[in-house]
Amino acid sequence: MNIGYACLAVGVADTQIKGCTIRNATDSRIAELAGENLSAVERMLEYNGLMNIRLFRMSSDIIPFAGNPVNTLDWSMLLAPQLAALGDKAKSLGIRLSMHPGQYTVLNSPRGDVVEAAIRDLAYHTAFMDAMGLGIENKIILHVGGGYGNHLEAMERFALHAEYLSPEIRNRLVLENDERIFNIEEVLELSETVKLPVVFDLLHHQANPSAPGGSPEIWMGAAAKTWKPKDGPPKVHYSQQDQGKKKGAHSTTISLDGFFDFIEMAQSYNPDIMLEVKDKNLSAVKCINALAEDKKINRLEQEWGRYKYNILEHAPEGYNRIRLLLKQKTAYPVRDFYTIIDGSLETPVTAGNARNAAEHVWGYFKDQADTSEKARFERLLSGYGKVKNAAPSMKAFLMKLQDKYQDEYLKGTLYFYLP
DNA sequence: TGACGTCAAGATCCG
DNA sequence: CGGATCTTGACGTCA
Repeated sequence: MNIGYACLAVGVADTQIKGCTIRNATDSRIAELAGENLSAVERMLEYNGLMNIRLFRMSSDIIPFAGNPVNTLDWSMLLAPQLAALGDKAKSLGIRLSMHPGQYTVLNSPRGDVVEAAIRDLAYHTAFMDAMGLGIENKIILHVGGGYGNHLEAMERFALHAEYLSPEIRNRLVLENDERIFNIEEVLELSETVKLPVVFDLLHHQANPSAPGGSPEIWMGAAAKTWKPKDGPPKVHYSQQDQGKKKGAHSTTISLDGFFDFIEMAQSYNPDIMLEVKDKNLSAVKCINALAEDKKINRLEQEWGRYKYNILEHAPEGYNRIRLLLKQKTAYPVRDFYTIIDGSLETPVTAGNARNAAEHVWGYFKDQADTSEKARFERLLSGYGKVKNAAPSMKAFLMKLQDKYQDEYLKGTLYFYLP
């Protein structure tokens, strides 16, 4: 049961996927960006390997405007060595990869131009994974598309258009229930016709349920059965509702209470679990630690090193509670640990706490900083409670100092990355 | 015609 | 000039 996250790694240096607008999308600019993006993905894979994250969804934007006619670059040829090396890295680290074209790739459209664009887009995703040399258990997840006022016809059109896809594309393709149009029951029905596996997305199911009679367990089991041995272990998407936002909006982080309930339900199918959550890799690490078989406090101590200055900034009392919690070296209080972390991060930052945390972090640099840096720090410090963006400005400044001085104890801290 | 989702790019403003 | 803040982009469907 691998647990993974999608597209971007929070708090991992130099992993941003860069793009450009269509009017700047010359082949040379695209080649430049694609090369940088492949390096960014490489760093994400290395991070995943270090953190024991064995499931990862790659961004669709690694090759800018791939599948769009403005991109005439022969990227798979040009970048072949880099792509192959990236695939080898994923394999050697045991990371299962996937890709997920967005809501604008619509294979079942009645419009010919839209279908052609969708096929080009799927061909890009397939060519990308093929160039990496990935086996077909590394999947491309796709929604069914539009409803057009008649779901049955829309599903038939999907099946018809799926016939036009190359075997290479079909081998990787997986269907997913969506939060507005096609529910899990319909997707499973379509899966029988088109012979494609199905990802069950629990939050989508809750937002867009099928007719009464099935439970999430039953649908998850039915979806799991659509996966053949060549497809690898079944995959599910798990996310939690952001309580403050509209239905279907992903939460900031995964709460372990809900996650444990989900695991109880899912474990008999032994699926790979893709988390869809705003804090991305951070929740993946949390969930992996929650299920870890070697329950060593060291896992939590490492996490503490990453979060401590954020906690100090949000809730100094949480800081003290965790220090007490981690004193018991033989225990593994993973649930309490993350409950305090999550609760503290939800606590609004006060000017005084932000100032205090900034002074702690400054402590790592104050002996090396030059006079202008010292002056800058003092000026930013005096802004707390007066200037509107005092806290983010200070963080940006301290992050630059970290770039320059590379303090060992601050390496990997989330202080610079979380608000 | 705007909302939807997504988040960096690009544009503009400010000191 | 650098930094902060606002707006746009790119896609297709649906209300």
